[in-house]
Amino acid sequence: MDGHARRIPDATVARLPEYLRILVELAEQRIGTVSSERLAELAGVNAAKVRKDLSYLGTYGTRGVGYDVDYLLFQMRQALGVTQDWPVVVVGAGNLGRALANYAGFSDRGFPLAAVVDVDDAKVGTTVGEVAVRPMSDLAELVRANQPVIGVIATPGPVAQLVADQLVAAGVTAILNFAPALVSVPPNISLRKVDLALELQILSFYQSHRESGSASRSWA
Amino acid sequence: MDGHARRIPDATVARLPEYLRILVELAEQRIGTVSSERLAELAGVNAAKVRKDLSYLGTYGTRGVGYDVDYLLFQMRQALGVTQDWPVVVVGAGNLGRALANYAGFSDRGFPLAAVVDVDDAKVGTTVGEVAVRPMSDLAELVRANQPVIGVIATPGPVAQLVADQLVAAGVTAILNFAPALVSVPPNISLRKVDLALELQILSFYQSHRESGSASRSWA
DNA sequence: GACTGTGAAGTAGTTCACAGCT
DNA sequence: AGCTGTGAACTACTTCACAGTC
Repeated sequence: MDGHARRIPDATVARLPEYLRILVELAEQRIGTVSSERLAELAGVNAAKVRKDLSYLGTYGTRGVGYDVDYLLFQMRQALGVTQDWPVVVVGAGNLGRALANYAGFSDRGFPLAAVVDVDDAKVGTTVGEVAVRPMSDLAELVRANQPVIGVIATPGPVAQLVADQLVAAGVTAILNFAPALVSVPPNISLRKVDLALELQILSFYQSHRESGSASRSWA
Repeated sequence: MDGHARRIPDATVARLPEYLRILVELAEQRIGTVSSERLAELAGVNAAKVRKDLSYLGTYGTRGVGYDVDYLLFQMRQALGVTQDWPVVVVGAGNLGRALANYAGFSDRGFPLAAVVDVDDAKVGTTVGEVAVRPMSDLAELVRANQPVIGVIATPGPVAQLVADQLVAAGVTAILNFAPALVSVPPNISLRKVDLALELQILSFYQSHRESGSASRSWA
């Protein structure tokens, strides 16, 4: 609420969840303080980048000492907006949709599965990861009941735009698209894409061109 | 083989698979020629970027006309190294591993599933997406038999580094890591990471901060 | 002495704008 | 006239290096 209103670069935002994951681990190990050097090592980046990234959130370190793990963890959660859970609605109960619905890594990290919906009547009613598959017509109701919701598109590419439109119409403001297709949404709806085959193709490129140096991006 | 030896920026490499997907669609629709403008629209970027990206691959366009779809498609496949299939070995037969193994989008786009391996004897022998789960001890043999192979890590975070080491020892030179953990590999091994929860957290950030403008990165 | 926070310098990526070919 | 290919200008991001604080 009081937060620094400094604009945070996209590149920094993309790294914050990684820092969050590390801070959670450090806190579990009862480590009270961490230096930018150590955080950098754990995140696979350099210390200057860590300090600059964290400085966008505020002045949370102590010179000569480092960062208090619990305090930084709190601030990081605050910055990321993950102080409360964000329920997830998965659209598409095919292989990918069922997998995502079953994937414990979501609920564990604050994104509990609220529902799975599918257009296919044959799939409606079957159970997937603790919940029953519901028809698309229930979407608006499900979103209303769980707001704020993140919509996950796990359908074939050709219907992805249609599904995105329905999600937006139902009141979803954040969408993660796993379908291999371009989806466009109104501004102020947040959208990210994960395309698994695309990642493999990028690997293929670097393998095909690995003569010299920069084949592997050392992060990850 | 003859290819331009111009160094291709990482940002460009990351967009090439998207262009590839679009070119495949255009070719299926029997569209013979495409302009940078049209390609840009389909990829959700601007035309200058498309032209610059394609210019790194070579001079494949015709001024006043545009790009020949089939020819550009051929060159794009060449550049990405996806003229032959790349078999994939999935490590981890949990929810995520099984999902990835079943995901048709892989085989469809030139990454057939070669094998699934797991440490858990209870899972070994069960069938997942056309193949039987094999023990970790078979890894080296499986890799040898299918070279070149892409290794996919679909295990819990804490064992990801161990698995990566085993993949590298087995002769895998490209790894896609789905485990929420930092993995490091020797240089000249290509490594990419996909962390599903991390993507949701990035969405959470932009939702929490959506007052003005750039909440959604319009790509995707 | 140790470590953060940050201007300044350096590097990578994007967009402009137009010359050059068809 | 239409559309590519690309230097040049611009913007974003990273890294350096050091003043400031504990």
